[in-house]
Amino acid sequence: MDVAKLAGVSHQTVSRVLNDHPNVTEQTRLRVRAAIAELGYRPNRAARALATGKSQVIGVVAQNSTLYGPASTLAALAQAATGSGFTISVESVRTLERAPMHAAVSRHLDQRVAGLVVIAPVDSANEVLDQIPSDIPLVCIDGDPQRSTELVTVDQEAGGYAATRHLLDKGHKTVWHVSGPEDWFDSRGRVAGWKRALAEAGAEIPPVMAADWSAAAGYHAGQVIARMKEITAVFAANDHLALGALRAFHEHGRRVPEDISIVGFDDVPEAEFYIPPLTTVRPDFEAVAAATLELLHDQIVSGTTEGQRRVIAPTLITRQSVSAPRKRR
Amino acid sequence: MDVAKLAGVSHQTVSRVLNDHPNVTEQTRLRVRAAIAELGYRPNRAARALATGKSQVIGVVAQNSTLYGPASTLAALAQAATGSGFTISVESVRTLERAPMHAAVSRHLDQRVAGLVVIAPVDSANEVLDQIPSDIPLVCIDGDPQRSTELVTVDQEAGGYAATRHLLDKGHKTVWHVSGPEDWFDSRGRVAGWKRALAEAGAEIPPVMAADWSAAAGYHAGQVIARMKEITAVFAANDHLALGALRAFHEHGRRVPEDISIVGFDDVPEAEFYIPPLTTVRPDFEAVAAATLELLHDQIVSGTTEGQRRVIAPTLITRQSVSAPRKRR
DNA sequence: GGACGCAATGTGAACGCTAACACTATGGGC
DNA sequence: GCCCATAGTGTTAGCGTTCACATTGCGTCC
Repeated sequence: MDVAKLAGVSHQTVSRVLNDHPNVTEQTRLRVRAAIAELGYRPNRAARALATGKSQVIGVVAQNSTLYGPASTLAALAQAATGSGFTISVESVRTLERAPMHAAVSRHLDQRVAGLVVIAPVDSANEVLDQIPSDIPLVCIDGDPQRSTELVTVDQEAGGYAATRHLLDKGHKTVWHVSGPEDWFDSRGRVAGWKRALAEAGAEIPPVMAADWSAAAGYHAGQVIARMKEITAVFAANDHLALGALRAFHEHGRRVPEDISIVGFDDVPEAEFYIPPLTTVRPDFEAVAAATLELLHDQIVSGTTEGQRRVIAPTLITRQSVSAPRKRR
Repeated sequence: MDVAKLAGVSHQTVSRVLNDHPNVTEQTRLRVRAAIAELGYRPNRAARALATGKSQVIGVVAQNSTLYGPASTLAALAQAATGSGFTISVESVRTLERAPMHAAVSRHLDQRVAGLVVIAPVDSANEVLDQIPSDIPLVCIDGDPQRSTELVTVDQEAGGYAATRHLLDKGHKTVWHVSGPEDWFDSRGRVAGWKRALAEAGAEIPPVMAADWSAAAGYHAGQVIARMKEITAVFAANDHLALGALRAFHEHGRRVPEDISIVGFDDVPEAEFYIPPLTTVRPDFEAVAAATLELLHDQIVSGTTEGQRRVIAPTLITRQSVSAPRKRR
């Protein structure tokens, strides 16, 4: 109202200028802009949200974790949002079970968020997606590739394939795999890629060594592997598992890469400084975030769900933890 | 209105029930609760924010980074907020310079956040604090210890002291330090603690080896240190620096801890699986987050700034990267 | 027994914005 | 010269809450 008075127009005209409506003379537009600047006026988002029923906020549901993948995704999302005029509101859940996930989604809906991003890397988290009203723009990150929801994900399968293929190409007879938790889609995708590469090459498919994402699990798996002298190549489902394995190998006197080669996944910033520098697969989290926001934006603008999905290809980063196997005897 | 009609009361009474006002009969309270449940009514936060001028949202300004410290703080904050009925809204800045920080703060104020948390680990970020209107609850994390703002921080100085003292206690003549960036308060605090421990013990104070937080920088510093055979103990300003140094030592054939001892800072989850397992200082990010929210909550409730500060003591975690120095000759 | 205080509830307005419609010029077609 | 379409602007109402004040009913005190 103050701005309107100063500019000598009605409040509605001010609103039109604010929202870039077409039917405003350039002259009045400038007058209003000047008044806005003079008064240092800033629109009240809450009032706008009340009037329109939508805010400029994107709700994110993510697990509270310092796992590199999820944390990086979240950071990239926040950065991308800032650029696009949206604000990220995070509801953090302690576990990915249905109840807490559902509660987090509800809290977001109470805030009348413009859109929702759910990072749902496991089955239980994925199920809540069904319960979300379909009139709200929704994008799922790292969800079930089988689902029809709008989905953005790193191409885990391609990553697993590339890692395994790289080892096979170096001449290894087969490749063992230390996997992430079985209920993670990420794990399963990486396993699938690994299997495909082995099958394609006609290599023997060893049993999967199931672990979680921790260095401790990698260490334990590494101790087992170190004792099996016939193993010359390992694909670890992430860098921290690889780190743990690296230490186990070290303690057992198995040199990397001379005696055994290993490839990780994630390319954490310090992977280059493991002993030895780790060959790994680098997902592009910025691309994931950008694609997510783009899909969300399309839905917000068009108001429709298009069932689109984006799969972001990762890159193999070769360093010194891989070499050709030694000729035996 | 619907709830009020169903319960046979006025909308205002519904509001009172929602806000736990004292002057409502237990009987009406139950009736309203029942109506709420039956209709599946959920309050509209935007309307509430408009009416009260405050939302239940806490704005966080943080740098977009995957550095372990800031990322962990953010995660802990999100978790703590969820428990206390607040929502965390994150504005991510690419750099900690004044302009972007200021813009991020402004965006938060537009949203009428109930309180503001600024993670301001460097000078430039700290300066924007002065420009924030004093009527909004504000807590600064990792800010300038000299300032009077409400501040929560890890006791960097104590951590640096503990790390250094631990090495001296083992019998090392002195301790070298690979520090973080000079403009970070964290770095300066750790340096100060290191110096105090040395001074107290009457040990020689070597020049600070300035680096950033990266493993690469640690590696470079490590190469220099490895060549100086008289160095037997190093305190690295974080675990990733230590990791880089560890590799440099390895490449130069300097064994850890036999030839040289090293202590890190942060206790990243995988530090236990470095080669060798790293002795380090563990900050308590959950405690930081909890203290931050508590301070913020006090301000929101009381409406006053009390100039309080909380300094969270870190813990020394001893592992195998430290031992007594070898007797020379 | 009447005045008073307080607990419980209701009423109307306000928060700052946008949606929907109403109005006023202006210009073009016949 | 009249009508109509349209661009530009104004007016009114409503979004869902809370606030400030008004009202009612009941118990207490002298």
